[in-house]
Amino acid sequence: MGVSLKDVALRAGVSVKTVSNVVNNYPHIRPGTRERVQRAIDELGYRPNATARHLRTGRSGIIALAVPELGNPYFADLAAAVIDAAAHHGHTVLLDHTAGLRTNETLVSQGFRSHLIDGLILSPIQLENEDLLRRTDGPPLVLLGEREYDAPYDHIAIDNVAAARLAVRHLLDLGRRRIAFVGARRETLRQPAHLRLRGWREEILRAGGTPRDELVVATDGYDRLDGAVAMTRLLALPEPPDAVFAYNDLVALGALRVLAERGLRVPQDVAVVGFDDIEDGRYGGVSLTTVAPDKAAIARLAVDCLIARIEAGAGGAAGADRAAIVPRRILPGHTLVVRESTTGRARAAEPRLVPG
Amino acid sequence: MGVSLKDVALRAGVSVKTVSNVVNNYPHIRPGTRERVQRAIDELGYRPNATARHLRTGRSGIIALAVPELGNPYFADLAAAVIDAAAHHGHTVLLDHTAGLRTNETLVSQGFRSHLIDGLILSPIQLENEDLLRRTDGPPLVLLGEREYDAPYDHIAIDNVAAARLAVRHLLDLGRRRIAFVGARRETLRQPAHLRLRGWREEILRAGGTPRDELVVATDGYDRLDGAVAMTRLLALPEPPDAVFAYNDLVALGALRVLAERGLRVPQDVAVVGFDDIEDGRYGGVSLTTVAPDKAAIARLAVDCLIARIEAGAGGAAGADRAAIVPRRILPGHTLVVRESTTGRARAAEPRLVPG
DNA sequence: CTGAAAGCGCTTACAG
DNA sequence: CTGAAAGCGCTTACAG
Repeated sequence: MGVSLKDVALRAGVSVKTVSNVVNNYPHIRPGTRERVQRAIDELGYRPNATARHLRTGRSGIIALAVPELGNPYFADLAAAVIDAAAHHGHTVLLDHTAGLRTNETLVSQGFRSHLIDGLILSPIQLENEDLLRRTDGPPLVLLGEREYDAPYDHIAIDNVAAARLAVRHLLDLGRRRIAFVGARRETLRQPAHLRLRGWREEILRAGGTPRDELVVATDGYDRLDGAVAMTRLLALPEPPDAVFAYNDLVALGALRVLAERGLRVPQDVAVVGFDDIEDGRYGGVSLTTVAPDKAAIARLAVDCLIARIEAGAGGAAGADRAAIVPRRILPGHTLVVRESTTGRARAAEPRLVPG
Repeated sequence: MGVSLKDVALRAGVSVKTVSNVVNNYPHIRPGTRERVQRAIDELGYRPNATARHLRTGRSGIIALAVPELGNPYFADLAAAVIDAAAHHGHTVLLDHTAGLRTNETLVSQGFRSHLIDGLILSPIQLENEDLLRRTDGPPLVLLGEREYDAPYDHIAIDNVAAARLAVRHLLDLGRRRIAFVGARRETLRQPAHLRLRGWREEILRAGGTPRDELVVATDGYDRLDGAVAMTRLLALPEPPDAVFAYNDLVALGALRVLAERGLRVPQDVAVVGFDDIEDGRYGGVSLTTVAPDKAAIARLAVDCLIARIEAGAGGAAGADRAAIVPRRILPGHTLVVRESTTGRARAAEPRLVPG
């Protein structure tokens, strides 16, 4: 440790500028010079110091991805996709974990660690609009997920209302009439922004039904246990639901577990649809019908947007005026993956995990 | 962006040294001075530039954790625990993803990104001993996981042989006599270091049984699909097993899925034990008996070891001679969590997910 | 095509 | 208790 440009320059008998040129692949270098420098680099085992470069250029080549829960496979998948997409741009990803807490999300968005990163992709849960408006500086920011904000930042998310309606329509088509919605987090229950809940409501109304409040169960979080608790409450109803649309797959899996414990048949007694298409959903005793967001597209679009903002900021005339930013809203696609938890059999495309 | 120590010094009418002292909480500063400086800091919204500090001190306050698969909840849990433990030492964690590939693991261990981090915790899959011996410089390194190496690095892992024997003994105690081992990765099959397989063998021999080769199924990876494929092969045997000990929970869950598809009863027809104690295992149609490593202890010990090495290196007289490092091997604890997949009922301590 | 020099924002002996 | 100055390892106008 400790071989610097200067050491290489000394050995090759050139200036540090020339070594820097070789390292950075500048076009116009005399072949002999390049060769001599390259040999010195190899002999000395020189490797550029990213920190010094960062200090000088103001660019680290690192972007951060802040997600609420790494333990949720959805975010693990998303992280993998973001890492891929960033690699295409020669960027490294720093993974951050907010636990879905407002304080952490605010901290991250305010530019905690901002000297380290060129940009931030944030998937917020509790962050409020005012937290975002209070953000005065910090690197470019791209938002992910269901929450909608009135702030000058790009936002990438599938059309959650449409996706939820797709799921509910599927249940209606199967003849279900008492469809519960499980997983509305308490503090967001009143917000108009709770898009999946809105989709549930709209689709039931469209079909001529009545969205019943007693069939909407608020939860503390979005985890399996929350789904289990909610399902238990639903089964205690005088007239339990014949279908459940869960906020996400983890919640749905918790619900499935309780149904299994009670000896209820899925989907005969209760059909279940999740959201996210995590791998776990394919491997339970009953495989899970779910809404599959196009994660690769989400990741790619988010990274592309962010990189564009970073580069615009660098070349920005008169200092990229934040107020002048026109935020982009992009809607990647989604599909409904039908499996046993609604139809009682695996779909044609994946009849069985293993043939035989 | 752009407020430096110098700006603060100018405003407060002191030297940069004094500002630096205030920022770093040096004890002996005249109260009036500190106050004046603090006010300037607040007014200007100054925040120290971590990159410059890193360049100067050689310490970034960042440690890297490189794991094979973020999608495996075991590693997600472990990552969360490491982040916690590192925070106690005022360190930030950079998460790295190797996909369990030798090239990536070598790259990471060789000090890719080494200028950014103070130390590395690596959980290798395919890394070979020679890859490790070829490591000439790079920051302190702590190894995690089942693979054992003859190289001068600390290694934190539970006693995998003992843990495997515990699992197999449980199956033997239940009267099972044809116990399969599923999940030996092909390329590691011949290695004596495949500790869980060794535990399986030893425990069967101890009980007076015969470890049968046809009951050991190699897999391509350690994922659900691998478990499903392996289980399918086992069921095609003339005499299928009456129990399965899986390399990890994901493999076990894949096996459970195939058993469910075939209409076989768990545990009556086939009992299943996994390894890792991931949350998914508690929520299937049949909850999974599993070996639970003490993840918090693993994380804490790994971080403690690493920080100790980092600080020793910094203060090391005559440059911490790598050959002089005496590697530490530490064995955190583990327990067997008995659930439905072996006993047919949830254990007393967690009878049902939700009472009622 | 290449060199000499300034400077990114810090910390840290060295003085006083 | 505080200041002036060097230097961490780079990149980048500015010359030539």
